Amino acid sequence: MRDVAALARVSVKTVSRVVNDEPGVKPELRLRVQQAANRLDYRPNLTASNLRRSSGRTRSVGVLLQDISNSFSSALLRSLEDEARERGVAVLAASLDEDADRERALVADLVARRVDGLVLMPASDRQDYLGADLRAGLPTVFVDRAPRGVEADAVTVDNVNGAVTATGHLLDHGHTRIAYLGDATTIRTAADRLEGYRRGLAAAGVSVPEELVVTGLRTPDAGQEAMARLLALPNPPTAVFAGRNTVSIGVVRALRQADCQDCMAVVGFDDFPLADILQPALTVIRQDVGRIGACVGDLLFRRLDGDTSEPRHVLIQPTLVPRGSGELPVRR
Amino acid sequence: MRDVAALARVSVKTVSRVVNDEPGVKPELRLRVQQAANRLDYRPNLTASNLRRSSGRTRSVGVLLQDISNSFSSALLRSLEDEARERGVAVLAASLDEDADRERALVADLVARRVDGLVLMPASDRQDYLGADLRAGLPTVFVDRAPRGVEADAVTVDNVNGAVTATGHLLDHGHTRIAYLGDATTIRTAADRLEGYRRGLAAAGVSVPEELVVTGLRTPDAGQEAMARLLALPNPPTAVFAGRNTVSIGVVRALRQADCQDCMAVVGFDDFPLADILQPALTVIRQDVGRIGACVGDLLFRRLDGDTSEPRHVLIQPTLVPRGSGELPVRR
DNA sequence: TGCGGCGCTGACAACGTTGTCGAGATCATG
DNA sequence: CATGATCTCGACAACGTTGTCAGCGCCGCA
Repeated sequence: MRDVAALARVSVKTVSRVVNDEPGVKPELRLRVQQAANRLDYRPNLTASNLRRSSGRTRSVGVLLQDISNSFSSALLRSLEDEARERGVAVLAASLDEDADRERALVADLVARRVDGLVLMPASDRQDYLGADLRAGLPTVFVDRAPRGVEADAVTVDNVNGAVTATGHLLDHGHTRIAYLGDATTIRTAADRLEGYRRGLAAAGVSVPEELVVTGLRTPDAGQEAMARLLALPNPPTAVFAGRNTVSIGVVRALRQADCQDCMAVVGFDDFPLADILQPALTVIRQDVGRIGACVGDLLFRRLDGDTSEPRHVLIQPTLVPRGSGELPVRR
Repeated sequence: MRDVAALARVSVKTVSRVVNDEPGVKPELRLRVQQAANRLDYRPNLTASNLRRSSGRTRSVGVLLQDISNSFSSALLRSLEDEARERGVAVLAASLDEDADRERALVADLVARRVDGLVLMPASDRQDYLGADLRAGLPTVFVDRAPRGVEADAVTVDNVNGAVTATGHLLDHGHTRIAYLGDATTIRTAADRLEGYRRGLAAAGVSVPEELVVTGLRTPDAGQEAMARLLALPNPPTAVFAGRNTVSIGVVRALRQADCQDCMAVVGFDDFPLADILQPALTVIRQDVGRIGACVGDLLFRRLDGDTSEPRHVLIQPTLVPRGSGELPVRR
């Protein structure tokens, strides 16, 4: 900027005025400055600008999700990115992989980078460590999992209810030996889905077949293996409730390998691309990602615009999307 | 920082030394400073730090892909993010949606934010606008599409060859009426795939059935509609080469709707999750995302570490993954 | 002609941090 | 005890930018 000022024979302040399109500069000078800036390939330094500017805003937000390559997370990220771009806000994104230490480290990094806001799908049990930053006014929206130990905006899905619906749907089609395959119960959403499964069975007076409950599954491979083991039981289930999209995929693979797609009813939690063109098409409990993303963006940017009202908690009801796999009858 | 210094009764410089773990501070003072920092919830300001630091590094990189929610882009982003995190580098991500203006605007923004490096899947025809920044030493790696008008590192896939392979595979199974469904030919990769399709047919002495060539398809819906139209022709194709993953999905949907999965051979460009459990499983030309990501990361971080050698261009050969849909015989 | 006001410009300080350098204290050595 | 080396610490400037304010010239008006 100094060089530009020198070349245009003006002060740095005038250059600043020109690059920021501020009024009060003679057209002739403005032109001279622009030409000088062009000649020198001048590039404004936003970080310095942010430092000096009164607002202290960096026009950037941090988004911490579990796994950016998962279809749910990437759709969410995309939806936030679109809202951010409209407002000229950049998005810093990272994956947590259910690692609480990584979560703390990344949050600290984002805070040090002075992001204007934070979207967090927490991996940690409690987020007390965020207390000071929240009190200091860091706009933060929790997504998919509610905050614990601190108060903040949140957009979550009614996992218990969704799982009750899924289980009830299978019960309605005559199944009683219903397996549950899901992630580790240390993860709140997974625990809630398992809870919903238990409640659904209990409501129908069916006792939980504990040998058909498998947790700790994260990847398609783990889901596939678990499903294969269930198929090999002397008295296998007639239906499966898969607790998350990656597990559903593993289940479908295992059934296909055993040539058993039509002998086992399946309902999955989480919709995903192509679930509708599997054969049979997969019945799922859908969390409307678009709506979740819109809610999160809305809450976040409202805070950025200065809203300091009480933290809000939006609970989104997932919906059953019957496609075929969940409507299969009991077969032996 | 001033406040911490005051509370600990030391100079700001000493606080700086403590928070940066620099040697030469008495343990007693160090402790006092740490306690003061804790009491005041002090958070270092990385942007100010970057500004002052000699290196001028922001420890951040920009990643501009076409659509972060597409499985190919999100897998790529994830792989880059992992490499970046290992090095304590943050990732700024955004989607271009084939919009050249947006590309220029976002690049300008990232440059203003002083990212240390850039990964770009360009939407624009030429990237001359990047010349000044490249000359100024901005490490930049092009991915999926080679740079035009400037010289820079690039990791691309041999699209022509992949398409020749796909077409040849269908020819080998007896097909001659092979349709091509792909994206707009203004997109280089799409043009290359169409070119490969033409060459594959020519090599076998088969003339191109122009009425079966459809371009300008971007979404699954567009692909589905185009496929449906082809099915309604008096003399429909017996095989389809789908030029990208979203189009493949549309094609499969249309075939399924017409209950024609087994009467039409399909090869898709791009692998995607679940392609293997469709029925029939989808034969694809696979671009190894993991390898692409690793190459890009390798090139980028080597530049960040000071490598100033000539720009390198890595050409990755895609591979045919036969799964069933591409091996179907001619049926009428 | 004098004066207030407005349009334009630049000097200066400040944002939060770190590199440089020098001052004082402490220590080992002869 | 003197000397020099080392260790610890702080004052100051600087990174690239913008907010503040003052100054200059010019215009219109009484």
